[in-house]
Amino acid sequence: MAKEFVNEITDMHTDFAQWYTDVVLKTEMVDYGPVKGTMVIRPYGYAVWENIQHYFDNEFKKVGVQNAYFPMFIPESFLKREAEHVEGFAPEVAVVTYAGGQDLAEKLIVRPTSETIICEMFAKWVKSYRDLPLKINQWCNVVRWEKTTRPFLRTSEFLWQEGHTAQASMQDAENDAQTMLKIYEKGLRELLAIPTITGQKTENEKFAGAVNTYSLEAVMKDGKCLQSGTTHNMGQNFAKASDIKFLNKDEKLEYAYSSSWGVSTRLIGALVMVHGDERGMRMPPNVAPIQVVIIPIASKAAGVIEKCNEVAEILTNNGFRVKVDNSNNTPGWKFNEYEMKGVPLRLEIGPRDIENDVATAVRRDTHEKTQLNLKNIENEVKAMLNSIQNNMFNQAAETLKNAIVETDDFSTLVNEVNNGKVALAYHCGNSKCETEIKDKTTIKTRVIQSLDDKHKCIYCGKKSKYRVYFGKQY
RNA sequence: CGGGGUGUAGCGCAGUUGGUAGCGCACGUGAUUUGGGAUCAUGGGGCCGGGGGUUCGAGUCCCUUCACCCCGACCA
Repeated sequence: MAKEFVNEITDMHTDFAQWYTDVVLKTEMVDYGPVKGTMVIRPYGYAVWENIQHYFDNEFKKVGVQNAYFPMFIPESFLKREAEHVEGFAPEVAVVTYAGGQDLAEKLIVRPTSETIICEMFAKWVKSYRDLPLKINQWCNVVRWEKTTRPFLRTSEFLWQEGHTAQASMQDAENDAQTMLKIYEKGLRELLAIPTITGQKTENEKFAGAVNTYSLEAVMKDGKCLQSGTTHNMGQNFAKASDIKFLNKDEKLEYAYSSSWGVSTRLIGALVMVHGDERGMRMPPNVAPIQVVIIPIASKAAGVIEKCNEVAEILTNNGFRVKVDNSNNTPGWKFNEYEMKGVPLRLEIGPRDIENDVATAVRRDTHEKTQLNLKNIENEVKAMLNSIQNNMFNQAAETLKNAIVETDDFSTLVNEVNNGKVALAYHCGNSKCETEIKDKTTIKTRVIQSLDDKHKCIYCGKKSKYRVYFGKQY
């Protein structure tokens, strides 16, 4: 026990950033790619992503979204069609200038997001109000050449889904943005057990080219916010830039209204920083690649392996993701290994258990040890995984609640935010005022909590416009 | 883009006044083990980040370059 292990994880309270890096690498979710800022998503991490994909893909289809795929190369001129858009993305775009053995006549950008190319195609497809709404999603990679990078949180290339809709009215586009926001919020809650601060972005913080941007802000264990999903109502901005016109019911030519929305592999980073602890990762059961790990004890004793496999088969047949670790490592090594990897439930099966027809169960969230009846193992496991999922959400919700500080005093706001809190305060809504706060303190608004004109701005003292969350971000 | 740090075996590191590279873990094989990171035996593994110098001789000294990590700033 006093022995030191090479694979020890950095203490999360001493150095949260290093702890994060240790966890994502040592759980084998990710590795660094050979090109700066790139990551290799390893099977254990990719399995998390597949579970996320599966959940959201299903939800999108329920509201009439269809999957499609658009090219990753976009003519450079497309990006320039929307003034704010190009300003927002140009600095981080990767450009192909040479291909097929020669310089290209028109440079190609590698998509940082696909509004421009998708709207280009929408313009071809939409002629009449009868062609609307158009609801398209694609699962793909995007490239943003960031200067500083961290696995999952910010990488030069990452995986995401981007949904794009075209609608016949501003209200319909707005509804799409809000509907998708609710789907994301539900998914984070039900699948990832992550509670969020959800709402509209301020003018300063909205997406380049959007009319309204909505965001889900998850609060990490160090108090920093992570934008974990966004939805945008683009109004007619992109339709005008890409010439998406349709004949409306009154036989008048009109520009369409569009929306876009996305979540990325960044969610895996959120998962780690919301649920991880000093032993490593804690996977919420609903998204865990392995929900139950079965550890044989004295595996050479008569019947032990057979019993482990039998239990695994029952659980697998009941839809659980199960692994039996019959490797030659000692049980103690395995306990630590799977705790580090965050497997929600461990079953130990040895001669003593078999004698009593039980499995010794240890849950990852509380470390509580109990005996589960093997005769009813599928229901016992089901109940326990549900309990773990709920408990993890409740713990995260409690952390979020405790992270939020309401204040009317600016220096208190700065102190609290610098101390790992998220502050809720009134603001005038003036762009310059908000920028000044950011420049002075590096603290930015996260999302608007509610409209309010009955108070004073925490910074300039003028009449408030809304109550808004302030925080530091990843 | 600023500040800091690190490059030696898969990982973590040591390497003295310059003398031709070592430790722990991991890995292969055999055995004994198994209820919180096992033990013994034995074996394999190195362009000491790259380039250029100084020197009889460079992991070590000098110059240069590249890569990666961390903290800021900026952005998802």
